[in-house]
Amino acid sequence: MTTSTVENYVKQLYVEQEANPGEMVLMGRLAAAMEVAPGTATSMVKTLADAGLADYQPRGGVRLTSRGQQLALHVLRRHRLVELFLVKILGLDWSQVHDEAEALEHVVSDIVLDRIDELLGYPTVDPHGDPIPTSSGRVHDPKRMNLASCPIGRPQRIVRVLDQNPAFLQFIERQGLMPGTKVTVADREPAADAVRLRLSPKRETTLGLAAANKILVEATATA
Amino acid sequence: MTTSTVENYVKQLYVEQEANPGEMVLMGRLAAAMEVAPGTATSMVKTLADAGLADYQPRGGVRLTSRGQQLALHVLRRHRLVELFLVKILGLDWSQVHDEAEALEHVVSDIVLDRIDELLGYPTVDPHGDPIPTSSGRVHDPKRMNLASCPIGRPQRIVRVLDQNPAFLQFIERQGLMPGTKVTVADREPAADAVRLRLSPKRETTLGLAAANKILVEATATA
DNA sequence: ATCTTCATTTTGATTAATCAAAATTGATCC
DNA sequence: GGATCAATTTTGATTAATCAAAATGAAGAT
Repeated sequence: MTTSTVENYVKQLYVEQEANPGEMVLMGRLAAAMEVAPGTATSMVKTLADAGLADYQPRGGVRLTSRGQQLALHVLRRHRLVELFLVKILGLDWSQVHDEAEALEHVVSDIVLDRIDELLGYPTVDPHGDPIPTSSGRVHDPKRMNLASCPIGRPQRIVRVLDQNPAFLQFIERQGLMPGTKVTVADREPAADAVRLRLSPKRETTLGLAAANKILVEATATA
Repeated sequence: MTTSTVENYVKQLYVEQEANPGEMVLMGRLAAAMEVAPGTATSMVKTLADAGLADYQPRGGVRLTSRGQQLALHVLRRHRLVELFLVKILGLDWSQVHDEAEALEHVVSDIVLDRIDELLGYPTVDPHGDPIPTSSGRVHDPKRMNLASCPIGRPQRIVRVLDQNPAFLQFIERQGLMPGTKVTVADREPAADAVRLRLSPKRETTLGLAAANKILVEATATA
């Protein structure tokens, strides 16, 4: 039996590994991310290792095994399908579904998940633009530019927002920068921590660099 | 914080009290119902008592306090709304939703539950005909006859099935005896453990007494 | 080569839920 | 008034997850 706690650690490890590909995840990082004492992380990681979900090198860090990775992807699939379901079918706000899904992801059965998947038309991304792994554990996750790095003056479409914080998401929504929106970077002033965006001929807005970094875009046909 | 386990004990106590109104629930009964060792029931009941959810008389039994009753009703509300949701919106079979709901009932938030309630049009009964308590913890649960006790030869409508066992529910479904169906008891032969039912002028079927007892009905206008 | 520092690991406790098995209590039965 | 029996409670352990605080170790600093 894999507990909710194990699922959460595995999921977090996956996220940390994505952020720093190839590197081992250090206990300090993991403990901070999970908001537990360092010793707790150490002992849970040993549990994961015993369960064949992770490789652990004392004082060297952890890395998911491929079984661990598969489990992480299944949890992420549940999480993201549930999020989309909460927005599309139940009409919840995209800024609040992350926390709801955090609880539901450990409890929805495969049958329920399949029904949700079907009802939503086999979607590939959740409301934040995060990719939904397939049931066999594959993810399509293309490299993307963000509003702090994409070319200036070329039309882009926002495809993903890399932050689940409700306050941040609400801010993004107020700025009209949700996934799907078309924007063009008018200019950047790194010294002033500012990125000026044009949403339409009449509408523009400014973002800090940290925020701009979290908003991923895709170049669109210059229409 | 009230744990899933506490919610389950409280819910079970509520069910036991419904079955035997006025009486205290004995530890043996509770332990059997929860499928735990007797000592476990004793110690959990003390926990409930400390939390103000139950009154406990050593060697005398337990009874829910009104706070315990309120909690039980909230859990039942979650359970039954979720069941109906799984059938109506996700298209699951009524015979399998009980077990799914058993897990989900501890995890759906008030916001999600309100959305489900609204989406379903504020229903009053779940797929088995069990009444759904209101969010303020009221239940409308009229006394009912069953197929083993209702008058013979008078048309009835099936309104509730008192058993969550998937195999039993599938059997009921195969017999065409789901809630909403109209039936007339043709006759009963207690000695043969048989209740003969007429579903339509051409369709009839036979049921054992134990099964007949679990199917609640309401007299319909003789149409 | 030793010292210092800081991350990590260990150790010892704690909480919730559980079990097995021993102790207790009430009630019933000569 | 015991003796007996069944239900209940107690006791002592166990597992998962956690923390605080003490011990350890590896790396750089002198």
